[in-house]
Order: sequence, then C-alpha cells, then structure tokens
Amino acid sequence: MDEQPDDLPEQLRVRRDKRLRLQQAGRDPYPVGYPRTATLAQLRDRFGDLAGAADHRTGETVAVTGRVIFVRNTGKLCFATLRDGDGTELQAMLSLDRVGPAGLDEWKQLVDIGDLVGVRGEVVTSRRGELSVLADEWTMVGKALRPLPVAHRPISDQARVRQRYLDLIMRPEARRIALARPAVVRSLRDTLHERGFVEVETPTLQLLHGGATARPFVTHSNALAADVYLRIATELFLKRAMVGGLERVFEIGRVFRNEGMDATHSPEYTMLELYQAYADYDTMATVTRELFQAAAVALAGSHVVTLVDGTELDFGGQWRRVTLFGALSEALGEEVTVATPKAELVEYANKCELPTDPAAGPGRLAEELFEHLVAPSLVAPTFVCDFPEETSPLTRSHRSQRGLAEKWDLYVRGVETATAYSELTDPVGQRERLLAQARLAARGDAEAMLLDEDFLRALEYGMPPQGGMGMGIERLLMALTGLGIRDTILFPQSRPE
RNA sequence: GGGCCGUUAGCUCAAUCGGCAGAGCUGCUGACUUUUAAUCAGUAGGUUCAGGGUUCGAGUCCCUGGCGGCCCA
Repeated sequence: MDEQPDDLPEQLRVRRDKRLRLQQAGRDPYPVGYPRTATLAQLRDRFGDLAGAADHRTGETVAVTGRVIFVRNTGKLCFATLRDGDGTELQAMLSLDRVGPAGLDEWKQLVDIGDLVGVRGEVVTSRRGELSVLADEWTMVGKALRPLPVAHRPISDQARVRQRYLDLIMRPEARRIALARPAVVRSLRDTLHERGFVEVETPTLQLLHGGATARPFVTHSNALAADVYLRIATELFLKRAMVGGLERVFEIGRVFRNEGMDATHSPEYTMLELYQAYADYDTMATVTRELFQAAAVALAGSHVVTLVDGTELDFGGQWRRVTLFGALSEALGEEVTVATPKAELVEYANKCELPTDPAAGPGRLAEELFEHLVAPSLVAPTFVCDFPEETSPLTRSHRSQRGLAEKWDLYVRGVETATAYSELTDPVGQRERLLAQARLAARGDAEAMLLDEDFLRALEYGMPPQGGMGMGIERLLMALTGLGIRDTILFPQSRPE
C-alpha cells in the first residue's frame, strides 16, 4: 500500500495512529514473540468443569494469546473475547485494581477488535460463570491496522474468496472446510500406501501435453528456446513409470487447464491418478470405493456424510453399477447401443431439445444424451460402465463387446467425480488412436492430444496390463461435502481487483 | 462468446417520477467494576466502480469499459 496516510479512510488512520501511540507508551506493537503458557483450548480442557460456577478463583496464573473479537469496556472492568487459531474462544478480564490506571487506560484506548494480544493473569470465572483470564498484565502481540468485517453479518462471497484470511478469521465453518481438504488428502495417501502404492512426482512443465483432452497453458523455456506446456494430466508419465516396473503408482498433483473460470471450473486443480499392474477397471472400482469410504470416515467419522445443505449421503456398502447404453436406453424407452446410427441419436437429441454439434460422432452424441437425460438422476454413488471407444483414445477396447471401451465414470449427485479404464497397453493400437487425435489437432482442435513419440516408444518396450483411475480432489470434496469448487480450494484464482 | 441483474460510508444495505447523500453496525469523545452482538449520551465519516453524454439539475436516464453473480452456448 502506498497511499499517503492523509488519504486513508478515518478508521485506517486511527489504527495507524494507535500503533504509534503504543510505541510511545513503550509497547512494541509487533514484538518478536510472547511467552504463552497455554492455548485457549488447553484452558477450556483443564477448567471446563468450572463452567457456570460464579466468581471462582483457581489461583493458577497463565499467559494466553488470541485475536480480540469482541470488546466490552465498562468503566473500571473491561471484558474481551479472545479467539485462538483453532477457533477456541476465551474471555479476558482487565480490572483497574489489577492492571492499574495506565494499563487499563491504554487497553481501552489502543486495543481494537482484530488485534492479537497476550494476557497474563489468574484463571477465574466471572460473576456470570464465564471462564476467564483475569489480567495482571496485557501485551500487544500484533496490532491490526485494518478493521475486521462486522461480526454476525455474513461477509460477501467476493471477500470470502479474495480475502480468504478474513473468511478464516470470521467463520469457524471456513476453518473447518480448510481443514477438511488436508484430512481427505491425507486419508487418500494412507489408503493407497496401505495398498502398496508408491507416490511419484512427474513433470509439470511438458514439451507435449497429453493424457486428456483440454486446452493447455503455454509458457516459454529460455533454456530450451521453446514453448512448453503446463500439464493437463499426469497420465503419460505415470504410465512410463509403469513401463519401468513400478507396479502400483499414484500422484496427487496440480494440473492446469486453460478454460473457463466459474463456480464449477478452476483453471488449476488437483488430480489423483493411480495405476495398478495386473488390475482392470473392475479393480479400480473397488479401490475407488475404498478411497471414498476411508475419506468419508476421515471427514465425518462414518460412511454417511452430511452435506452443507443438510441432506445426508451414504457412501457405505457396494455401489450401484449401470452401463452407459443400458441406462440411456431405459431413459429413452428405446433400445440404444453403440451400433445405433448417428441419425437416430440426433433425432433423440432433437426430441429433448438438446443442441448437437454436426461434427460429433455417434459415441459423443450418446454421451451427451446420457449426461442430459441420466446423469442428473445419479445422486447416490454410481459407476457408469462401458463407454464408446470413439471418445476414449487411451482406453483398452472392451474384452467382449465391439465398439465399447473398458471405462467407467463415477457419478455422485449428478456430477462426474472419477473415471477409470482398463488401460490400453498395445503400442500399435495406441499409436493409431493418437495419430487420429493428432489429425484433429492439425485441423485446429485445440483440445486434441499431441503425438508423444517418447510415450509410444515406452509402450513399445512393453507395459503390464493394468487399471488406471483419475479423480479430481475438488470433485471428491464436493461430493463428500456438497460445497462449490471455490470453497474446496483455499485460495482460488480470481480476476485481478 | 451472448443475455439479464448488481456495483452507494470501514462493513451490510436504503434513497419514491431526475430535485438537499441516508440507516444500522464499526470509528471517535464522554459515562459506567460483571460484560458476553454490553448499555447510555454526543459526534464524525461519501470521487455513489471508472470514463464520456443528455439535462437548469444525474446515485437515478443514455453510451463505453472494469469487477461480481445468475442463465445460456
């Protein structure tokens, strides 16, 4: 901030002035530390049984810190509510006879809501039975130069996202959500480690992007004198590791997609991808279900979670399995298969007023019909199996059904949350499909995959049969909590102010 | 990319048909030794998102742009 002090709004000026007055009073507004002897939570633990007892003295002296969130100053006895980083609150009391006239006066004049303070004194309860620290002495630990948003009124969604630190200070729920994500990620790692997976890290900067269809970010490498891409998936490098014989690998890594930025899309997000040798998409369904169930337990202590809208969702037991064409046929009331001609599918699309891209093949049309007609009804976790080969260039063809690929999508609350394949291990078949993608790219399809010769060379050395699974961490959290994507990311991207 | 809505004090929001820029909380001053969204009295606080236009006069109407939200592609 380079505003001149005179230009600042009054309230900011006042707090800067208080900072100076603290220094003049011999109180460092930003000391190097504070000799805290107990956290507020520890005091609540130890003295919780005093709750309700009026005017109780424990004879025990402690030193605590916290952010001042409420102030109630009376003439010769002042109250303040302190809040710790973990959200625990405790009352501080400052009386004239304990801290002296100067101490009390400075407290009233120089301490604002939002300041971080330290208080040393006896643990007592107030006349109303509130557990408190009765100060012998108070210390400024960090003077706030900006006022906090008004408590008891919701802060704007915009401020919540742009200034997450305010959200964390003001809303205990924000703190709970911020901690939910690390708890879930830790649970994923624990589950995978228990199953013998090793975590690897693969390049974020790539000369060729691949492993998914999405528009990439482009940047420039001075050393290579070439443009490089930020990865859109981790798949192609994890498969190289599989060629090398790491039979169970996973990565939890940030991927970048240069596409829309709104309530449901973030340009960067975190993917879990895992590959297991001598497994297939059925194995992946089991692994995925177990990852979800362990994450639900880590978060909610149960397979049944309560979403932010108050509804309950049960991730327990076995999950429903349907096939894409089976579910679509049921919804249409007509038998539809992978062999159904494009014209017929366009007719169905027109009937339900779904716009179609004339360039789309029958496979993509079937998927779009499915997403429109069936997906919204899949609330409980459901594996949707056996997608058209046409739209799955990295997937093995179905072992018994022509034109289909061994792929499933997991739907929760109508949203695609994870996807898995029996992976394509035939280097010749893989080359054909990537060449087809490269032709699309050459025709200007910015989302198509590029031809990654080194990836194909790796496959030509032989890769074990395997299942692979990819899941967005944000999608997992959304499924487990009912939150929007911006709330599952601590510091989401937003346009410059 | 298109359409609609919003943008006013530190925060949350009002402002009738185009006619003096308002409230609550916050802040400041004072009172109060048991408060807990403390209370009481007094008081201050504005480039109405930015730029242009219409008008005697614009927060209000018109145009362009920024940011945000919702709907659509």
